[in-house]
Amino acid sequence: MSEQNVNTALLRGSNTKSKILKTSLKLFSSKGFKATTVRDIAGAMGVKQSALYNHFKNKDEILETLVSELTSSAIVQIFTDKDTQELYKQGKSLLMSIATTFKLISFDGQNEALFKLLMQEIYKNERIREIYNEHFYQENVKKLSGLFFSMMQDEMIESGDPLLLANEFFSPLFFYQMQLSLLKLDKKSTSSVVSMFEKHVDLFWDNIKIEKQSTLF
Amino acid sequence: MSEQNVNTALLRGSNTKSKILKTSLKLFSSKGFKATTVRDIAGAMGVKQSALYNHFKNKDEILETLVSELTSSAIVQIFTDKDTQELYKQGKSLLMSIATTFKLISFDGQNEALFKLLMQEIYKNERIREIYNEHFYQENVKKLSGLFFSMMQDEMIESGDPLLLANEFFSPLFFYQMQLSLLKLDKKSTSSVVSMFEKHVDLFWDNIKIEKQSTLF
DNA sequence: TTAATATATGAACGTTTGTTCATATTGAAA
DNA sequence: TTTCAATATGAACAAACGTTCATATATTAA
Repeated sequence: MSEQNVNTALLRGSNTKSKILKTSLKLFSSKGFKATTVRDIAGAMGVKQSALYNHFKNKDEILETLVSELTSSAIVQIFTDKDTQELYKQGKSLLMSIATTFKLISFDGQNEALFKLLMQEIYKNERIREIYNEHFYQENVKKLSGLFFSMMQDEMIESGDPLLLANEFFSPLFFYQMQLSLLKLDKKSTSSVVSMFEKHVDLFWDNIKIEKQSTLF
Repeated sequence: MSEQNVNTALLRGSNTKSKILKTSLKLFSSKGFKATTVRDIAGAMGVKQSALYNHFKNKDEILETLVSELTSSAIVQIFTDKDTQELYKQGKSLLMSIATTFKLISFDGQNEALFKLLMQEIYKNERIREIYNEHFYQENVKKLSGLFFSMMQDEMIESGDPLLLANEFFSPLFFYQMQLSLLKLDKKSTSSVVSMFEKHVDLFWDNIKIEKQSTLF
């Protein structure tokens, strides 16, 4: 009994709380944090502004909570579902699956909003910068470096600077993701950019791979 | 006489006007447009807020003027000083000079501020998005495509999709430029990113160039 | 049921904001 | 010097803002 009650209470309670977060994320990511008013948020969920203060101390705390969610979002967890050790043996198909993960972020509403929030507030919010840098950039580039290093040792790809390769693989994906989110804003066609994710992997792999059989000569 | 008077009058008049623009750009690029108040701008130049309204209709007009400057800024004019026709024959050194131009943007205060302003407002301001897309992205990628196409015909580089190459050359440069501006915000060391511009060109050229003399076999 | 708790409301608050305007000051032209 | 246009000032404004709080309502526990 008490268990169930606690659960329903939690569910009911956190429903409005999560609704605030959901609505705020939508508004913050399209108008920016500063330009979004507490009245905007309350209005969008059909509630009076004062109601929000039963769930959050103030407007900043809403943003802080959303930013905390960033750490556990798909944006930051590109490698999470993957075992890092023997992963490199998949070669190109692994790179392709990473690129696809990147691409899909732009097509999930929640993640797209988080990405836009990140892009808009990264110059103003030191915490966002820290999460972006450590969890999104550094961590992924480090793991990519490890993959490329293993591939080099296994003579799957040409030897070289793994960290450079990681950056060169990562940066176009990031750029195409940003391009996607910008095109969607103006409701322009995204097809040309969407195809770039795969083309990037194709070209990248062709440039680094070591051919198994020697040709002609 | 009258000429000189007009000049001095213009200089004096536009001195305060350009001082407003200069101060506003500095503040907009660090706090964002919305978070910067008219009092902030006036205070930073040692003047009362009402004085600004002799030079600009309102706060938005200040931003609009700055945005207009974007079109003629170095950010957008990477190819301007270069003749596009016979340019491709320079090969790698041309790519290197483009990369250097990119890099130097981050080390010029005015251009760095414009870049930060662009990044912060691009999701909110449709005009900025348009300038970014048409003048910064599309125009540069189109010119790069032309270069790579010519290089392919001249058998300097492997044949392939010129537009893909252009995007793959452009996107890391953009990304590294963004990384630079973020690192500078937190006064972190930029040396590792600074070296990426050249490494990118080296690797990129190695991957596409056609060797003049055939080796060994 | 009753008591206790959580959540929503309406009204109000003190600030901050962008902007206006009558007036004062300045600098150039005559 | 006087005249006139350009610019700066101080004060004020209405609107928008984040936040508070006493009160009302709804939900859960006993």
